[in-house]
Amino acid sequence: MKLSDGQYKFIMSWGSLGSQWGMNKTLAQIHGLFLVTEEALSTDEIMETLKISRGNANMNVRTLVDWGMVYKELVAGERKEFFIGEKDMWLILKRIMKVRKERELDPMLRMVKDLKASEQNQKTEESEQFVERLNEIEQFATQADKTLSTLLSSDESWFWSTFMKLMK
Amino acid sequence: MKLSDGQYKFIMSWGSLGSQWGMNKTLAQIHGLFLVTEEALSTDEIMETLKISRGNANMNVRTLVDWGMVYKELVAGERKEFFIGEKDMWLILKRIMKVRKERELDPMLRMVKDLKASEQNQKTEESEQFVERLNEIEQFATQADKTLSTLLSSDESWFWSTFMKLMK
DNA sequence: TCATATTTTCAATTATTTTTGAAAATACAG
DNA sequence: CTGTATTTTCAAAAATAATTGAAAATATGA
Repeated sequence: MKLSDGQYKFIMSWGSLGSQWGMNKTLAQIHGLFLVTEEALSTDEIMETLKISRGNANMNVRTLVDWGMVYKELVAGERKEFFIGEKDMWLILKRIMKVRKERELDPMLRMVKDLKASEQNQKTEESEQFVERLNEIEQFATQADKTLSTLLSSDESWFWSTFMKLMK
Repeated sequence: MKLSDGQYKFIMSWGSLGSQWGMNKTLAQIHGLFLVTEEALSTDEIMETLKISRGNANMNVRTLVDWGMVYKELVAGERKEFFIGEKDMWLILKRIMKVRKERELDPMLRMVKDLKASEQNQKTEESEQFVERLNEIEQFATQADKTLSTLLSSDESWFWSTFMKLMK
């Protein structure tokens, strides 16, 4: 895969931004590469283009496939696997938000619920105050969860226009 | 600061969740501590309660103050500084989103704009296709930026109720 | 089936981030 | 101003996370 200077710069920047978003650098670089590449790429091309090891390329491409941001693509007459990147930014955003919700919000909600359950019994004043705080957090997280779920199943134009109305 | 088992468990969980959200563990633990504590705390109390060093406590409390999730509080007759945690979850969410927008979205938008500017000159076919991709990304990020800005300046009950109504 | 191409795994290495703790800087009371 | 309490800084150490590369596993064509 031959890249122009601009493309190369884009991928490197996407990579360092990625670190700010809880992805590792290579994951974000590979994603950047797929964003600016029209054709399907093999693991070897990824390794070569980004100068990374086979293990690294394999693991991170697999993660991107798991997240639904890159797809496996069959290339006739080729034994190797090829991959092609999702280009629709709305879909990419939704996939990222899904992953984040699963690892940031869902476990938090589970934790608060569990803790509340085991705290409910105790009837000391301190405990009641604590349960009160847990309730507020739970209620809030539940509301956020619902909102995110809606967002994750919504389509782009609907979402933006809803927000436009909200803004007025 | 004496904590109940439940509170302690909450703080430890909040800490390990925090790692999943791009905060360091201590930052999230301190925040958890402030969430479940009504009274103002000094750096010494934080150090002692969480068993962390002075430097660590100081740096992370300062970060929380910068983010607007914890406030400095003056205690009469005390020379040390005391801090008290913001309890309003909506405000906390907005503050977190502001930080994230600043480090995740804003630099991305800046990068894409810069790159587009330096790419505009070249008129090869490849370059045009690349600029086309940059345009899509820019347009999307700009929309996301506007939406987030609206959210960051909106009021809680209004936000949830309007959003829920719209989603029916 | 066998030989080989391809992918996956994972222990060891390397890089990055966080934490410590003591020294330096600052703030304050007398 | 002086001495002490308090906060801040930051180099070194510790902890955590990412990456490599080669061996193992798997898939494929003949």
